[in-house]
Amino acid sequence: MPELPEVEVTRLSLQGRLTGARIQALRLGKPLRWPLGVDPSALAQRQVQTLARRGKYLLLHLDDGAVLLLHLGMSGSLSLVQPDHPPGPHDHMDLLTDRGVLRLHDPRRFGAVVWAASLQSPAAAKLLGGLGVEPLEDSFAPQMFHAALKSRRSPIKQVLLAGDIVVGVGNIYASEALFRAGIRPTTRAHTLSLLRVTRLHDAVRQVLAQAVALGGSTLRDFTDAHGVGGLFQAQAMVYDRLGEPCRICATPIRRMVQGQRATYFCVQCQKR
DNA sequence: CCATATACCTGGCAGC
DNA sequence: TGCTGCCAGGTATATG
Repeated sequence: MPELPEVEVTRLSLQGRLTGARIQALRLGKPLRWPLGVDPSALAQRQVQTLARRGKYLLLHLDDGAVLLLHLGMSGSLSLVQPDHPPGPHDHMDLLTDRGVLRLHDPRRFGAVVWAASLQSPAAAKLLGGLGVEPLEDSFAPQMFHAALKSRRSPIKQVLLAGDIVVGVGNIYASEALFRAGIRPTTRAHTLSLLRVTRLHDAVRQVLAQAVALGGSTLRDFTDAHGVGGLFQAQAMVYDRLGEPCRICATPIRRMVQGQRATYFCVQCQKR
């Protein structure tokens, strides 16, 4: 489900309620991707100072300098629920606070809830250390993007997904950005000219910003913390549109597999 | 260092 | 209806 836009929409929907909230308890259900890394009682009485995002991670900064890192994996979503609302079989974390309960719903359990003593601690560095730059910040620039792509011989789609140059672009928005830039997903990253990389840079920023503005993509069940779904999927040019006419040239959209993931593209609009 | 495959886990859906 | 196989928004890890 969640790429950068969905995580950011979730963050925005939570920050008013969670900022300043006092944690009462943390309750975990079935195992997620990694263990919490600390006794849950260590979180009791801590206050949430800020709610930040790094790539697809949500970061709850606590008043003792510790950080609670949340990742939604493929099927995770967060919601605010009443304290008397019992968890279902796929609800694997409840963060009880004086401002309500933050609940993680994650059927596939690829998500994670990890405690780190600080952002510089080994636990945090292990998860965040290898991440690329934030696509919507100024640190993401055409020149550096082009330079970074020079050392990569893989197809550009897979380099975007890898997240070690620029974060936040997942399977939906990779196809969408490449369409908008007019670049064939199979093109080897290092062969792209500065001009074409600049177009891709702009396309990545625009598609992610548009998706955030539309509340993300709701393909099956994504909603923000208040249960509101996203609208981006209705604007998708290629993703999940196999056989449907290209919105620009009417050529049927094609699907292929790259690195075990589906890629959608238009052979006419993305010639190379 | 880089590139690719694999593993994790569950539910929904198409096809028989 | 029930079974089987395939597909799904991510990413650390192993292997070459």
